[in-house]
Amino acid sequence: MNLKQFSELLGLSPTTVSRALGGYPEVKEETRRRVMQAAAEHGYRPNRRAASLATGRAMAIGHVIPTALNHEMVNPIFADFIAGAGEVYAAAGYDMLLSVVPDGDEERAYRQMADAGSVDGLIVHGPRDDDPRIALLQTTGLPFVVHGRAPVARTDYSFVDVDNQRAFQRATDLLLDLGHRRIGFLNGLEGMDFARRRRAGFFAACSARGVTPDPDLLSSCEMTEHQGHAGAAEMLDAEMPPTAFLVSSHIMAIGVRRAIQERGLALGRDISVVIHDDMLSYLLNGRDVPIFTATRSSVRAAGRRCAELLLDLIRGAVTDPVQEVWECDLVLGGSTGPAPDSERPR
Amino acid sequence: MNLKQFSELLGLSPTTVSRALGGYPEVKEETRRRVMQAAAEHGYRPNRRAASLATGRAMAIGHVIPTALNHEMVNPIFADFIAGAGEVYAAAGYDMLLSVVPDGDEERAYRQMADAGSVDGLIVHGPRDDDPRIALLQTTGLPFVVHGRAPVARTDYSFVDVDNQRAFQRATDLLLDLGHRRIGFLNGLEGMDFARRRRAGFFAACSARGVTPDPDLLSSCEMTEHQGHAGAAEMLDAEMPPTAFLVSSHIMAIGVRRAIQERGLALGRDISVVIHDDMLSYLLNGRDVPIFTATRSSVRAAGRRCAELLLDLIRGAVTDPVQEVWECDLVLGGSTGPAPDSERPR
DNA sequence: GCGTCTTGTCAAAGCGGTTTAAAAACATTG
DNA sequence: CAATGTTTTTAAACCGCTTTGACAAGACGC
Repeated sequence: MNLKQFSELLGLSPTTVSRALGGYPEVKEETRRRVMQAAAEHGYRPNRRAASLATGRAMAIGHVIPTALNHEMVNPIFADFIAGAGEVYAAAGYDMLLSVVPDGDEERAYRQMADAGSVDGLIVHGPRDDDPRIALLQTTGLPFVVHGRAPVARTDYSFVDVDNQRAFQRATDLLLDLGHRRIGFLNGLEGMDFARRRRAGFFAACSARGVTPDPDLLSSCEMTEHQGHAGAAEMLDAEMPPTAFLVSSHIMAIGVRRAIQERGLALGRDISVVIHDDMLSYLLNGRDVPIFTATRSSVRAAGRRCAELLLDLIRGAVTDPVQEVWECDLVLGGSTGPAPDSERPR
Repeated sequence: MNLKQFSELLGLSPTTVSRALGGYPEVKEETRRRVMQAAAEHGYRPNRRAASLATGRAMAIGHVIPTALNHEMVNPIFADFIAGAGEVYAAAGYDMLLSVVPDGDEERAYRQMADAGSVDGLIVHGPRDDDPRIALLQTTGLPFVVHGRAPVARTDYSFVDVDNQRAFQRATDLLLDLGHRRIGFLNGLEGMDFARRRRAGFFAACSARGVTPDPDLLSSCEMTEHQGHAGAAEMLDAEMPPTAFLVSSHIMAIGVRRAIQERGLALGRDISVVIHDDMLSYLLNGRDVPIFTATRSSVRAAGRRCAELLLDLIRGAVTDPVQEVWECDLVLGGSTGPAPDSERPR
């Protein structure tokens, strides 16, 4: 059923019907009610493509989801991020257009969405060192919001990020306070901006205490359970094993715990672990007392906020770039304790 | 840049340019080359909305992702399913339209996509008992494919599902063979079709051996780590604890393992566990030897297949409904062993 | 009763493509 | 060289909606 047929059915002109449904004031209340009711009854809904062609607004937001190069991994945080963003889009009548592309091939996907005019705005996920996407999008003029940020401080784009450096600095401080000196750091992939910042936080905390991190205790890899296990196992089996781990993701930490327990060690007593917790819906870090001591920030909330910001940008409600850096909570759980077999400072 | 401007630039009519780009035979090879090259140079790409208005094809597929009612959980398998489907769409030039809606509110989302003509086809996720969506979609005439299936056997729609009943029957058989008689079953939410079938498989295996399942050892809940832990903990702390668990998801099993280890029990010796493994990319169940004994089927492959099937349906390459039931692998891992303290049969 | 203002409705012109039907250009044949 | 056939290009209609500007109908003041 199209507008013409529907309006004939009502004995009104297409114009009036369109306006009635669009909520314009030029139409009598009674007419509007009549139209609304008939639309509900007959299941009439303006054709989305035609409407957006006429208005010039696509009423859709693009997300480009990279799948990691080698292992075809999909970052599990996307599900929650997208759920958060999706709530906001739905409330505002926007659609979400998803494009799943091999890692590194995102540029083409962005350009395509931009050139074909299929979206009104874009979200950039997982910015990397020297990421070309931000510059690219700036040339298109399409509004966008970055989840995370580029390494170089620039003020000409909007982003929502957590303060990764500070979070990991505090986490490291906590472990140092507990007397740990050999800390294994299982970070995300080299080249990801968040991984760089977390690493910087770790090093800053160490050097503030005069502790030199052992390069053998640093590892960067994809944040899977498998990699967490492999990384922790290798470090634990080394000659000088760590007494604590700093782990960049909850999923990874599950592998770390597995490695610890395989070796008959006790989490939180023999080995301490601090994780970063994105608060994924299916992986609640304990309901009352957290299982893992963690730096914590909801990725779902970040999704919501990115979406809000982007819609503001599109509506022109905001013109200057907005840059938000969220502080993480540092929550204490059962996975941390004083370093064993070590003279504690003092 | 629109078609008119672009064709003027080339000194050709819009028709010729459109045809050259569309790959129609009515245009000289040389002309086509010239057009193609100019398009690449100037970044011209036909406006998606206009093209699909003219052709009547939306060139997009709709997915409706429910977030579970209470906990706002997003099923983690979606990320992988969508990655699989996304590959196929991308290769065929289709977009993916995602709609995240509260559980139970999906009907409206489907109807909206159908009425507004924003998609050419739909994927139905997570069918439930007495799910109204299938009937609804049949009235719209829009092609769709169900991931999973409805409880009632009908031949008038397409689906891709794993043989949940058989998989869980075999898994139960294995545990029974190992001498386990008290098996705790942590299943997905009551009302989900897959949970019903898995339950049926469990009961079938039990009754074939004359074993009566203890109702206290049956639990249905959302498949989170937390629920897996809570469910297992409760059963393990009961007067008559189980010697084995059958667990409907890997994530859940991680909570189960935590509960087992908290109690000083050894996985695979004191307590056996069989899981269903969707082969999520970030949760590989062991690289060589599986950690968990599991019924296994790739949800990503299912995503790919559903997408292929749907595109075939849309293209008219297939007219009759296609119904695929995939057999699961039953892979042996380190989480199962003979039942302790029990006279084994024979 | 007539001109002026609102108010509610309508006809028609886009939006940016695709596609049908017709024209122009070129090649082939008697 | 005219007649015919074939290839290439084009003009124009259409897809379904929004929206501008015009128009009729009723309300109001004088």
